[in-house]
Amino acid sequence: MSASTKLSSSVKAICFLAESYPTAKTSKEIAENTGINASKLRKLLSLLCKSKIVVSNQGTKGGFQLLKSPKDINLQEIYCSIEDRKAFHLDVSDIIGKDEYDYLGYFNNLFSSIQVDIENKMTKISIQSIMNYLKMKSNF
Amino acid sequence: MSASTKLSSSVKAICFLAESYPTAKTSKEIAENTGINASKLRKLLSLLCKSKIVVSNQGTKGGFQLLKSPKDINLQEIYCSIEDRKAFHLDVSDIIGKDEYDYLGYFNNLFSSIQVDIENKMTKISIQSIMNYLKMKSNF
DNA sequence: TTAATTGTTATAGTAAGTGTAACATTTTTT
DNA sequence: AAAAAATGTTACACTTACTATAACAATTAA
Repeated sequence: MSASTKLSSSVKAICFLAESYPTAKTSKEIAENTGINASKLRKLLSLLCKSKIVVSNQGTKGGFQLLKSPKDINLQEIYCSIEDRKAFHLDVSDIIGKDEYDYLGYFNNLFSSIQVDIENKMTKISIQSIMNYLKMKSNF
Repeated sequence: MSASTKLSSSVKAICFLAESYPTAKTSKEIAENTGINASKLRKLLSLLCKSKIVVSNQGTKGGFQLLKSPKDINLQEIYCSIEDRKAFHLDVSDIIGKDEYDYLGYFNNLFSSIQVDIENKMTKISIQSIMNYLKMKSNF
């Protein structure tokens, strides 16, 4: 029950953009500063464009920039932009087998309730709060 | 961020054992009644043996039986028995790259807090309550 | 028109999960 | 002691998902 590294890569990229908000940065610049492959970054950022978290400009002098203030971007919307799956998900679709019991319904109820908890937690965490935490930690 | 079918298979097997608690059943009998492969069942049930949820007896007249009442078995202990990973887990170990910020620590704090929530939810769900739910549903 | 940039597709490699079979081990029964 | 029946464990093939990267198409500004 593991998740991708897409979330942490996205957060790193967005935090980098947030440091010079609202200035635009190219995928190459972001790559050099985060260590994340530029092609991978473009794929992630294009997803974040579709949900209006960042905006992209093609061509010379193009790049990516945040469309919202760091305090108005939360983890949940980032997660939803880059992942099609729910954050907590079990493959139970095959358990509606030969028996008469509705295991599938039972587990789905449980999992969607867990999902709500996770989304609530993620919604409360903004990019700004992540940056504050990281800066505070780096002062030691 | 998906989980295995191991949990639902285990629950099905345990529910079947619970229906005739505390009588022992062979992996073949469980397989015939649940549609789950007998070899897979033995692997799962041997893990559940190690955490004292079921007990196994080899040899003729052997089989598996519940070691505890269905009301005293909860989802959380089943999950922990069969999965080595935490229920909610992100691969963020590679994000401690070239920068000075402690992203890893930040995400770990978040994820362990989510983990606590999930474990609390699972702990509250007993095999007995699952069976009650399923029986109630099958009356329609 | 050229250069620089994003957007998209393709591909190869790795890791994880799944289902099943085969065989070793243990135990009871005769 | 031998045979039968069961669990315990290992191995393997198959599929699926994830990851990283490259290559090229599309777009834009100078």
